[in-house]
Amino acid sequence: MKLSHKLEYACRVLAQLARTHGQEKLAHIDELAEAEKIPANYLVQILNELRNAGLIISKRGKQGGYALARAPERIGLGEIVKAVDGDLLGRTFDEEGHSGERVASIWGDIGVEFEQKISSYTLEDFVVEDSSSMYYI
Amino acid sequence: MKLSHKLEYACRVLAQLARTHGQEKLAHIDELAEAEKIPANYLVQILNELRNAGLIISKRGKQGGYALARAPERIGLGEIVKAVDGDLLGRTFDEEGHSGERVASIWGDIGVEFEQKISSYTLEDFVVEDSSSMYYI
DNA sequence: TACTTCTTGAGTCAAGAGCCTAACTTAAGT
DNA sequence: ACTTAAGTTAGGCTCTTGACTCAAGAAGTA
Repeated sequence: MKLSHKLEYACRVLAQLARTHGQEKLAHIDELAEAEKIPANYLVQILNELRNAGLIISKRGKQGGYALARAPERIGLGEIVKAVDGDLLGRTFDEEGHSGERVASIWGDIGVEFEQKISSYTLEDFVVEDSSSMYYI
Repeated sequence: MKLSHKLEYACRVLAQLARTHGQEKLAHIDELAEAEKIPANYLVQILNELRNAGLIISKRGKQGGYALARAPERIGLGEIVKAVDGDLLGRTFDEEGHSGERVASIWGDIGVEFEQKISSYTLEDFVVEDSSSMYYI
């Protein structure tokens, strides 16, 4: 029941990408790793999963890099969790034993409620503005 | 972000104990393991943690066994999770990198909300009545 | 072609989950 | 006191997963 590093890293790197969203320039892995203090070689995998989930886009070769696929306010936290950690509270409960069915049912409800709650947050909420762009929007 | 077997087993075995709550007779490990299809050797550890958390009581020797420490409606789901899986969504986020602080703060909020939500369920909700006691209360 | 940057797949290492074994302690009943 | 039926405790074992690390490859740009 604890949150993974991967999820934390994903949130941080997406927040960083959100900050520069709208600009032409693409962000490089090394820049992102440096800005958010994430091991670069690990970040590669995370970015890959985020791309496969359709949350970010990438371009390779010189001038390559990463950018958000959509505006920050259109990326729900639920999508992020799902992209890097699989289904929210996901679990195929056995439904065995005398109470299996009931227990599974209640946890199923909790999972649904949790997913709703979590999707009320978007990437926009994670963006921390720095002084230079504070009045930029 | 997925639920552990241990948590599921804990919910099931507590639900089973809740069903017989109020009776004199204590439940044995073997009976509980059989009723809820839980590996007996693993169940021992779980019951131990539940006892240390003060959710159940035990008595040893002949006529020994387990029983709830309190009425089912006074045992919150949050307590159960905390007893077997540590803190809810617990995580000491590094707060490193450009967005570390903000990300940690938001996930902290989510953790609090989740804990509240989860504690609105009690063990009573897990009890599945069998036909013989259906009109008993 | 040369250089840069992402892409992909494999490998390592430690920690934790899930489960088992066995020796030990307590209490009831005789 | 002895026996027997329980729970208690400590340890170990295997397998999976998390968190990284590394290196060769592919694709775009100049």
